[in-house]
Amino acid sequence: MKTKKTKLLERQAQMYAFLSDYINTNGYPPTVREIGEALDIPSTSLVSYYLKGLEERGLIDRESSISRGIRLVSNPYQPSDFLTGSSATLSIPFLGYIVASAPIPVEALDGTETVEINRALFGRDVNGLFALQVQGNSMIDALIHDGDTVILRHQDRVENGEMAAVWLNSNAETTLKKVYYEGARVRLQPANPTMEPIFVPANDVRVQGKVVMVIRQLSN
Amino acid sequence: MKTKKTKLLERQAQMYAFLSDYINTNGYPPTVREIGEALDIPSTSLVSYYLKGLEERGLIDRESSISRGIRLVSNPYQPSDFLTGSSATLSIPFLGYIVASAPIPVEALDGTETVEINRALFGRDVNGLFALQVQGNSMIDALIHDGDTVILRHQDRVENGEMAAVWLNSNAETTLKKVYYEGARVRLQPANPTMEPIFVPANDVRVQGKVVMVIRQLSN
DNA sequence: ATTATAATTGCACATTTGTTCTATGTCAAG
DNA sequence: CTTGACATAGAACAAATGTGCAATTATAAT
Repeated sequence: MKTKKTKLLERQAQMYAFLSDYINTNGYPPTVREIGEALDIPSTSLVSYYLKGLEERGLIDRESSISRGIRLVSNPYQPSDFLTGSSATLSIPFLGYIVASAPIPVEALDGTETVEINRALFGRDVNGLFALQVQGNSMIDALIHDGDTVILRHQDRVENGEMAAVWLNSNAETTLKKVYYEGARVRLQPANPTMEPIFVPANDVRVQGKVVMVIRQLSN
Repeated sequence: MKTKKTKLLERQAQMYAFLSDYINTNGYPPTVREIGEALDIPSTSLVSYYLKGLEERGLIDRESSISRGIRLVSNPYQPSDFLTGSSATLSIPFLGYIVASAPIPVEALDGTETVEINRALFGRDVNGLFALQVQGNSMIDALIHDGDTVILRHQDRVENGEMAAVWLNSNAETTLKKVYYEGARVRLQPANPTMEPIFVPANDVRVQGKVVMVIRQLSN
């Protein structure tokens, strides 16, 4: 069993390395057949099999039925190197305010307001990002101050330990906490290590987005 | 003659901008058909025609017969400048780490490391800025977390109520606090409104810089 | 008005390419 | 040794996709 698993993971790692390399060299991703040829995998379906594994592990994103539709999620090589000059700046839609007493808004107030951030500050995956400004000091246990700007990625599930904006049904409030799934319950841990976690039933929390960045601007 | 040429060039520029944008968003280049749809070009051969033009002008590279085989060559026009307006990027020198137990360093470790931030995020005065990364949780009362990046402006005096990095002689430590001059003494107020201020003699504090921005990057 | 050139259309065609399905091989655990 | 999950092959198929070409229209120069 160990041999099998490691073999698979090794193959996947090899494949991921090849993907990075190919994309960096060519500027576009390879086809399944090209991957197969490079790694001596004679069957396209086996390549698909591995790709599916990589996708499940969250290392790549794919668009189905799209040729060369592979995107690296966390790319150590920074493919934007050869995209020099092309939008070094990200325009992240500003959706309004986040307050404890209401769920986060789902769409932009007027659609035009954005927050401009350097793309270099983000990873490869810049989809689903949006920005909110914190109103009030209710998120102080997340080390977040009145007026801070929080940048989130829209997703309804996060990995253990990641900071997320969660809506608590029974409390009817939005809060920013580190989320740990512990069976039927969820542990919500304040970012401030001196503060105690709270525990809520798993079906009581709705993750509204993952916190990717916090920006505090003071008087300049 | 003029009309024709500019029309063509305009279309090509438009196409180049779309290519940049698409690649940045998706991680792989578009197909000729996708380009056509995006730019309202109803015929694939016309898209090809434009692409050939872009290639001849050296703006893109293509692999023939390869789907999505478009690669951007370095862009002389910097289209992002047009798209995002004055999106010049500030390179702020990264001076190292700020810890409670030492004064902030005065010059860069190696001179090369910088933090790239959008100029738009700052006020008009962008002189004397430098960046430090916070080590440890000793600044938690300033709502600053281990690993946060703090951007400061080098100055040895601040206005009442501004947040500053101050060195306390008697305590031999650096701390981030809001500073209020109250005659012969100075009140140092934590950013966290639930916490109590401390009072020190005016000649005991040395302002090392004003805090202009705090950036917290989480897993992206 | 004429004409040459640029721009455009529409379509057919040949590949390229992702997916699926069935059959077969492998290996560790019981 | 048998079993069941994992791993692999191979081929066939449908869809995606680049290319070529003949015909048509627009534009600017003569």
